[in-house]
Amino acid sequence: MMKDFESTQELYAREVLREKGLKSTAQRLAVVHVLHTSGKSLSVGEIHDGVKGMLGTTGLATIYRTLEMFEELGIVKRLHFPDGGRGYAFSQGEHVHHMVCVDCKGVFDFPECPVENFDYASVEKQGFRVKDHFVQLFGQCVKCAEAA
Amino acid sequence: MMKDFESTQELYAREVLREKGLKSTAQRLAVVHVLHTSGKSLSVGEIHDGVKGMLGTTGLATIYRTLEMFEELGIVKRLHFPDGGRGYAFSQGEHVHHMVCVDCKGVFDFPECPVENFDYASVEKQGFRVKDHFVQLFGQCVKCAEAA
DNA sequence: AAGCCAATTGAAAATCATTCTCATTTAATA
DNA sequence: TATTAAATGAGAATGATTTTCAATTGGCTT
Repeated sequence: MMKDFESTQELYAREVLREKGLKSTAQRLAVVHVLHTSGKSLSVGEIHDGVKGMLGTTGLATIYRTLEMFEELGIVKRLHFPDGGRGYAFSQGEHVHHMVCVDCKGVFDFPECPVENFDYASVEKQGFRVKDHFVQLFGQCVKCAEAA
Repeated sequence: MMKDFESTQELYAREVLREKGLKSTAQRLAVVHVLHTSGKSLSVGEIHDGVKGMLGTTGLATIYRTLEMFEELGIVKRLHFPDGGRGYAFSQGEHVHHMVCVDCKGVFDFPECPVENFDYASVEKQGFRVKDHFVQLFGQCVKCAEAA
């Protein structure tokens, strides 16, 4: 499966997959396409719908498998919504955080890491070794703020 | 339902409930008890088990209802684990963040907010209005680090 | 370009988590 | 203690996620 034109995002995913000896299937590339062109975070169901729109029939299990794998590979980032739902957003492995619009569920990146220069003194005092962190902002995007 | 001795956490919960005109049922206080004595974050199932241990039979739906309500009241804080599971930890409404030990799933608080003094310039440039944030650290607690 | 083979997929079943319904019980107040 | 709205329990219903396994396919090799 090789199209004439592929987005840099798809080429990136293809490259990561190849490095790991994993196959660049139509389904996997479609997930990348759907996710990065949407510009929003999408639920598993929305991704499934998008992929079906591109490829016709596609199993839901494949979407789950792909997203789980992509998360490990850093191709995708999982988000948590206040209501407990999960969403996925495209990511190229860079260290970015996300702002989520609580109205339209749009996802916007911001490259600064609020935790980066954080003084871990009180944390380390407790002997805790920080290995990773999850930061996510909730609020309103421009469009939704204007519409309100 | 009124015991001779109640923890300050239970009294706190009782107070919050009363202010809102909600009932302090045995089930609700048991949830508080289980949660704050565990010193860890617990899954819904673990909380259910703990409450059943105290009260005998208790419906799982009640646990769900209670946790949802407690989250709104700030009595409890929902956590997200990397694997997508949810956990709950006792909270007294203060603005604290949590560190989660990826081994034992223990939850430890830290009062400083890494996002508090964060410069939102790049975020605001995009017109995004921040209303809330979710910050959580992952790592290893002292005990698990020593055990490893 | 064709063949091989492990990796991947689709479909359905199985499992697990969460919510809903409604008859019964209970906490708070008078 | 009687009243009543709020809360609960039990199980059914729903929804999300995972598993299973036979069929398919991508990435080599020839």
